[in-house]
Amino acid sequence: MAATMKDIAKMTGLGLATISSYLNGGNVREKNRIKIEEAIKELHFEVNEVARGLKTNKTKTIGVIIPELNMVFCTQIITEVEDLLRNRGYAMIICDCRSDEKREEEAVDFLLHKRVDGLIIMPSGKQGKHLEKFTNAGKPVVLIDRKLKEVECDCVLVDNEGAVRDAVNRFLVAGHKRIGMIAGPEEIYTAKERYRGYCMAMEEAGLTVEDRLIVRGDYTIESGAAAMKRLFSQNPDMTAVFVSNYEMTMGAIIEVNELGIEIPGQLSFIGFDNLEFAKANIPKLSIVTQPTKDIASHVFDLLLRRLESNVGWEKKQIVKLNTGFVEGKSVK
Amino acid sequence: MAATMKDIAKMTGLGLATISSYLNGGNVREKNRIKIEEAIKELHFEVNEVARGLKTNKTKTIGVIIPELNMVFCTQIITEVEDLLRNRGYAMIICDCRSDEKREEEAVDFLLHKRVDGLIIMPSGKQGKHLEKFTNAGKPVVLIDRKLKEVECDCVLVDNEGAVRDAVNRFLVAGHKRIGMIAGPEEIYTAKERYRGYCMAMEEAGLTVEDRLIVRGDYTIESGAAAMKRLFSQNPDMTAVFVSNYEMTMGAIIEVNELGIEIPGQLSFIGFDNLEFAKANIPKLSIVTQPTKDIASHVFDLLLRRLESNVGWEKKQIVKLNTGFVEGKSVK
DNA sequence: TTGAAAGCGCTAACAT
DNA sequence: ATGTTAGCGCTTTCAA
Repeated sequence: MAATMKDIAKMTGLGLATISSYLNGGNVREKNRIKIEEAIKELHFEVNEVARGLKTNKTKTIGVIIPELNMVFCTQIITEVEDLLRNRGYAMIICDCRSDEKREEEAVDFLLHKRVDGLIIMPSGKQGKHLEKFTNAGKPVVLIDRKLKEVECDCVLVDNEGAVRDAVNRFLVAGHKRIGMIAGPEEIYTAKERYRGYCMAMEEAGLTVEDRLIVRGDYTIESGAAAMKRLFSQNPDMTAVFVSNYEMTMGAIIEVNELGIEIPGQLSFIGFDNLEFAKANIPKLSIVTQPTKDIASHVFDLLLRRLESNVGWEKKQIVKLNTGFVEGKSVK
Repeated sequence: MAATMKDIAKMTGLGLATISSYLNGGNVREKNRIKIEEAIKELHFEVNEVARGLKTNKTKTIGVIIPELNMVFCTQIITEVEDLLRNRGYAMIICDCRSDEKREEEAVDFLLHKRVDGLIIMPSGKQGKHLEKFTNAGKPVVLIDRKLKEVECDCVLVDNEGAVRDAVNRFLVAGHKRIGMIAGPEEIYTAKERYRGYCMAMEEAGLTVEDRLIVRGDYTIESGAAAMKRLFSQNPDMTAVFVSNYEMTMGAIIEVNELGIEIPGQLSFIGFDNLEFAKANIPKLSIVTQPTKDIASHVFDLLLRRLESNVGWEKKQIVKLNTGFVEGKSVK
């Protein structure tokens, strides 16, 4: 059986409060400090976080809800966040909600039930009503990547609009006019922003945005392939295509491969995320990249601030980060 | 403030024990059952798992330690396991140890400290001594993918040897003789097995295994690229290469791209894992695939069995699953 | 079947 | 600075 504070108290002849005080960084007489430390070592004592949690109403555990653990963008962020949190003694409970709003709600309830201290979420739907259960309980929520209108909480975004506007501009500068786009689901924040970036670039160049050149996928590989197929067949005159997330980029490339399209001779191509994949392709793909490490560290900072400083009342913050661009050989 | 059992007791006029009994599936008089259920609904009562955990010494939480959250093979398994666990009310705390043995040990201590009920681990080192802390505490451990000698616990593996033997055989049947291999780190179980598979196939064909045809990587993309480079430069006569995990497959392809090698004309190629990547490549790659879903469900079954049936004493089980093979156009 | 009461291991208020 | 004590919300004897 594991040793408890009581055992330490008995062994040192001190009171419980002294031990507790020692454990929580309080002042203890030098002599006693040594005695306590010896006892702790001898008995292999370790604070029982469960008992402490019952008393303090804190579990030192953070819930994380993401659309898919299988999306590279998600795991890249999660890995970093996990590292940061664990260094601070926080455990991370992950819930993969398979891009499903209903599952997302279930996850929220589950995490609330597990009494996590805070929530990090990349929302799957456009609705954020269920997140109020957290904020109402006084527990901080940090949104990643996707903003939600109704919810007032900290949030870390990237400049999606600017990223795509810039990418499409590169096509325009290279002389392209009929530029296709594989966009994401209408209801998702990033998809809306990226679509807007496309429109801005086109309009600034004096071109009209044509519906036939836009096909929506749902951010999965399969949908990327399907979108590429459709785009290609309904636009024989299209000379360039922009794909707006990694999974669909991969899907589009699979389809390009399937159709025997030659990049960039026949079609210029700009994708999204995952530098490695871009490099593995022949020819190397030009892509928009996202600062996943930066995102993670901002998420962590925002969350910890709410958790460990007294800033619950402070105005919610929105952090917006810049994307990058890596030039390949896929644009002519 | 959240309602407690006491509130329910007060509201219904019943004793605490009755409420507890009801909550834990005990027998309660019909009349009282209804009263309790009404009170629960009215007060939005929810059991406090932390308090329950203190009493029962169970947290309904499972620790998961993996080498890299960024390895597709890992996340594919984790996603499934998470789903299964959560359906059963278990939370999953993930620790990414960056393929580092030291970090792995820290993670073990961390999870023990968090008092998880069990552990799922894909070990990064060859040593498993630190896992005894778990088994000694009577907490079940399930190993994924990599066996450890000193540790006695359930484990789910795939037939690595057979998989590679079969893959190399395909090269042999196609007439190849000088077949390169990008192997994994010597100390890792799967790497050893896969290497052995290579050797078996070669020897069965009456060929000798030549050192110059084997280069080891560490299962990362970069090491895959470096290994490919070395393999190619030191073996001008090599006609085929087998790569033994996904990340190195991607790395090797990046380098193939860099060097301008033509597959399969100049070099035949068989990779590992990630069907999507294999399909996105030109030409489509032939690959060995692993049954990640099956692995996950076996892991779950083994763990839950130890957790919820009284089988702590039962002999440890080893499950070995078969791999698959998907034919592409990368072998000539 | 139900109730009363003890206690899981800790923190925090209060007293010394 | 340290000890005493009362809970945190639950489960679990033991009696009734």
